[in-house]
Amino acid sequence: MKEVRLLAKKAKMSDVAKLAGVGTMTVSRVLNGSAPVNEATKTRVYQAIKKLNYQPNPIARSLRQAKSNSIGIIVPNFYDPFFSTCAHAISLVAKQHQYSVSVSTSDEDANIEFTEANLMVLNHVEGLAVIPAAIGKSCFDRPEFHSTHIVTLDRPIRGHRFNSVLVENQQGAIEAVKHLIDHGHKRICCLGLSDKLYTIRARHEGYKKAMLQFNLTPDQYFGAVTEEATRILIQKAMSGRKKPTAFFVSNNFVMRHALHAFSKLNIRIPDDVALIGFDDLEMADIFVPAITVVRQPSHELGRVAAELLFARLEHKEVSLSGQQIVMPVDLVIRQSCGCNRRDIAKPRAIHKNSASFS
Amino acid sequence: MKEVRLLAKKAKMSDVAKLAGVGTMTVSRVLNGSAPVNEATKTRVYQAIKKLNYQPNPIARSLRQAKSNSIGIIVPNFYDPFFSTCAHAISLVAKQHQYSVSVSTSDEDANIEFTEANLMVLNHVEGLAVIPAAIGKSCFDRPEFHSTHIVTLDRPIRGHRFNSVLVENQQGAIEAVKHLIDHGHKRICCLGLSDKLYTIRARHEGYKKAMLQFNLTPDQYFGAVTEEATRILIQKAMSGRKKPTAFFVSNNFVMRHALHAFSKLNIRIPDDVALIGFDDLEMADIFVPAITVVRQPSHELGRVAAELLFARLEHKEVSLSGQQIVMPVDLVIRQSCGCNRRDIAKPRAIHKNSASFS
DNA sequence: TTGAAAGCGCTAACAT
DNA sequence: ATGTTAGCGCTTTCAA
Repeated sequence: MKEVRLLAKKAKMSDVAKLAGVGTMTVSRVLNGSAPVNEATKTRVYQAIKKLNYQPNPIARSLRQAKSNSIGIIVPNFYDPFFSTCAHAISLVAKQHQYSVSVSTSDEDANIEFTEANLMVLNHVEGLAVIPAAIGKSCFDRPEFHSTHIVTLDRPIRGHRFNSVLVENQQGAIEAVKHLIDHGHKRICCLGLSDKLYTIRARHEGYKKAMLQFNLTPDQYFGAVTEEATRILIQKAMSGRKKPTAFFVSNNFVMRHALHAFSKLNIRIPDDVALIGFDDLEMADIFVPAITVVRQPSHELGRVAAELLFARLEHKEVSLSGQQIVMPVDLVIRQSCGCNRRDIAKPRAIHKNSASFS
Repeated sequence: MKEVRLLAKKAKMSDVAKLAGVGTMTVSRVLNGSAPVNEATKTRVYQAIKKLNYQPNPIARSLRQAKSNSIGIIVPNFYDPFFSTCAHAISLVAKQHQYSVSVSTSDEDANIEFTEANLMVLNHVEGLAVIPAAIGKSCFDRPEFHSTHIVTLDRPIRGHRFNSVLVENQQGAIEAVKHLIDHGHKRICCLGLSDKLYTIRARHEGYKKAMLQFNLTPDQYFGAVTEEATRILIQKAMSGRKKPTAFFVSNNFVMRHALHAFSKLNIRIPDDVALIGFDDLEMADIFVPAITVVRQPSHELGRVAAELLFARLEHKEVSLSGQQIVMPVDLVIRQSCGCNRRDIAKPRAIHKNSASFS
């Protein structure tokens, strides 16, 4: 009953060298193209590699070269489709460059972010693409990261060393609010997660700017962190003497809470209040009513950030540091803002009732 | 203008040893607790570590020990919230065990899966938690993985070496279909992604079993890979002489397509057809109508799989291999199946109309 | 309880 | 064009 395991031990470079009748350096050079090698020898080496099924040990290589052909990605979490889309886009670019990736989440906590980033650096990642954590302060200034290329996306961090790829948060918010104003709304309420978050703050600034430009009074709330908190905020807003007739919701997380809350509170959209969100939702278009949103180019954001990172890795153009690339957003007009009132459901409902009477 | 960078070189173990006036082995032993060390020396070592801000180099450690205190996670993608939830749950358990994680995606391609898993093994991960790719054959039997502990989740793979954590796919489908039958439906159509996918196949088998048990004719379609394909499948189903009065949609990906398609085709739910899906959707409860689904314990699935993996890593209990753990699912009854017809929107619509008449 | 030497698998630097 | 030597930073092994 004894299980015999003929576990052929993993071949190493010296095995290949022996079999090919060369020194290890020749094998190394064949593998890395780091110096010219005679065609005939090269062939022998490749044959030996194949025969032994040799795979270079990336750890030994990392240790010796103090680099690893890999980059690290840190995002707040995988839940938010915006983050996972960014992470995916970055991974794709990395694969194109033959780099491997190491993905981690910060849970929006700068301490965890530091721990994870540090671990990656200890593991010799050559660069880091980060969506900085919202809570606490990202500390990529620390000496641990002095020799690591870092690009942030979605949110910037202080420091002239870092490039950032952002979206037009403020402009997008302005467009959304203006659209609501065009619909005739004067009391527009703005609902947000936390005023500590860069993106949220920028969007709320856009909101305020647009309101003030039209001599309207801004009316904004932060702290919509849970569905309940959001519901309470909405109730508070709706119980004032001057009830809002429209809501601008500054990210998709809060939007999900808000939709739940509106549903529970029996507030109809867009009949009772009009609604526009920032960041698209997967099913926004088949929701009833379809949700009007400011769409961010999440995939592009990841792609551009990754390309920037590789540009820096390859050309060592650290000179361009501190730059910010800002990507455009666009308003996707659907129904929750009051446009396109086809109201499919209503006529049908009436039809159904009359049918049941017949 | 020259920027002086006083980049204090990273301290290594010998630096610590020198400062503490001991040999490197003592430092190593203090750090790893691999042998008793005099309390006083220990203190001196800790002081030196702190003073030099020493961090052990995990790469050197990996090279020497041929292990890395890390596990690998491979999921098909990050998009599907089911997968990202699993990945997150696994990461949590790993952190509790002080292990670091390496996450990667297979894009449902067994070749990519192999490449990524192989890379992880070369990087000395001690174990692998995998949702096996749907396309192609996962090849964890290969000698490369002979000394790696592997646990799969959501989908099993052949081989007595591997434990799997699965959900009650078939039973869940049976319950869903029976529920539709309880509503009086006789022509229930089943819509799925691919018959190559373990989970889908199991659910479709459940569907078939339930149908046959009640002497109903199964009517199932695969290939709902895009929204358009799904729409065409639905149209095909609905154009037959015996139009289905209900749909069972076997995963959340197809459900999203189906909802889009039903909306485009002006098919009302649950008036024209009733609908139940497998796997919950983020906004299923506020959708109009709210979607009835078979809910899977995705977080638990990840947690249990990870715990199984660590049990094997720690106790080396390879003896229990080949086991499958099956987790229960539950039917979350909302409205799309025909239950709970509160029809919030309708009375209001009537109210609104009558109001406008008054 | 502690230290010295050897070596994990690879490549940089210097030979030839 | 190729081989030799040394060493990346750590831990295993052996000796004290």
